[in-house]
Amino acid sequence: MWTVSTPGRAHRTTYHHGDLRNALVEAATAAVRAGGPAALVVREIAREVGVSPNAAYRHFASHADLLATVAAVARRDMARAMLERLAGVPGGPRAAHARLGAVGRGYVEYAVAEPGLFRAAFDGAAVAGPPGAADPRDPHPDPWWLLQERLDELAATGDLDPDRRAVAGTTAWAAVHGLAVLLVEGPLAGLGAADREAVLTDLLRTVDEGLTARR
Amino acid sequence: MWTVSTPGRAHRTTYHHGDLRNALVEAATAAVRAGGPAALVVREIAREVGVSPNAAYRHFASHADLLATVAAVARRDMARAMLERLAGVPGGPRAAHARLGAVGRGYVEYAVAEPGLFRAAFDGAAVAGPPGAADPRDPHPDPWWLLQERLDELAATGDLDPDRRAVAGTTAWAAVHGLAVLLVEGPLAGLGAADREAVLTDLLRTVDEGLTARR
DNA sequence: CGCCTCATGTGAACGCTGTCAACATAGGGC
DNA sequence: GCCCTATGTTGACAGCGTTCACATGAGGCG
Repeated sequence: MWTVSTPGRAHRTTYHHGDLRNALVEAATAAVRAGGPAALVVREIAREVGVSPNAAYRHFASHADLLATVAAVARRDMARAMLERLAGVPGGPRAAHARLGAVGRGYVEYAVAEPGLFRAAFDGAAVAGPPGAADPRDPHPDPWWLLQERLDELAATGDLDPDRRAVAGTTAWAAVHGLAVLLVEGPLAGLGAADREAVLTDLLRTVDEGLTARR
Repeated sequence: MWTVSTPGRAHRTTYHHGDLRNALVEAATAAVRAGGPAALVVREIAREVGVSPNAAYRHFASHADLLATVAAVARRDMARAMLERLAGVPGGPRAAHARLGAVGRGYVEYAVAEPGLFRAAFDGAAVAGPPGAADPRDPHPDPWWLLQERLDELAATGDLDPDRRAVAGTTAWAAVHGLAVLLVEGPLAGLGAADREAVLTDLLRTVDEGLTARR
């Protein structure tokens, strides 16, 4: 039924596609991965999938809707990458600090590795945030949630003041997110790998020591 | 010569405007202030100023060029707000920590007060960053530079390890910038003033303690 | 087996955008 | 007082998101 002639271009023999929604999301994700949120143009995606521009509107209410879907995909992908990092660190209370670092590192390194998707993931209001807070057993874990779990661990070991626990989640997230943003689309975009590593290490250390400091 | 009929709409009696560039920047800044970078549409700005769309192209190479100009204005405005905060804190080595906090607070609070301008200020590559580093005596001080000066002070008092000084600037900036971004366009956008204050206080404390911790 | 419904796709169109090329105007230096 | 040139205008083009009316055909029902 479906064959790809030109790479990225498709033509079809049937009137109905059969899996248009998925195909659109896939093509849109590829576009965003390559060029960021601004690179997502509905007509272009439809062209690539080999369908008329309006066909997309049978599956997505608008350009923003499609972009929001890509953002959700990106957040899942990011969480997956973070989970991989986390798997490399042992469990148990002794390694709680190391796990916090791993999650933070995963966050920033994903942003650097996939700048387009990262920018889409936290774009506009299409973001599921802390207000509602996700279900911990969500089959699609959220980057934010992965971070909060680490802080819960730290609070459980007594290294993080419980009174500070609530607000600490935001503090840690802000630090890591800020570095990611500056590295991806901000003035730090030109940094070399070595400098990036130095900065990331220092930031993770600062957050860890700052959050668990006793004076 | 120039009269404003409808607010924001202008008509003129002379063929030449006389101060078009400034008028365009002003109108564009107002648009961005109200609706963020996406709200800047060249034709609309020209309409508001009472001029044909293409007249703008005599003063700006492109839409991106005009937006970059607005971004520069926004960064200056932000630095101005930060300087005001800074003026409220005494000089001298004793208050170096307080001055760092004041600058960080000014950064975040400006972002919250002027979300549209803040988003434009750090949009894309139109940003003068640390690589080149601005002249300290720049008549238009940069938010980044104001932060770096505080860290220099802290290093001078001995509270900040000199070996750490270089990278600490980025760490501190990342933390503050990250919180600003999350509050302005991220998932923390819905936070109330009290929660915002609590989070900001904790973040500033974390950065200060984390950067100057001795273990 | 055949029909009919309705989800899914198409075509043409609207208004908007950024941008270009050719032309109009008039202010300031000789 | 005249012309040069910076500045502003008109008209056009391609591409965008989105809508409306129509086409197609896969799947449920008799």
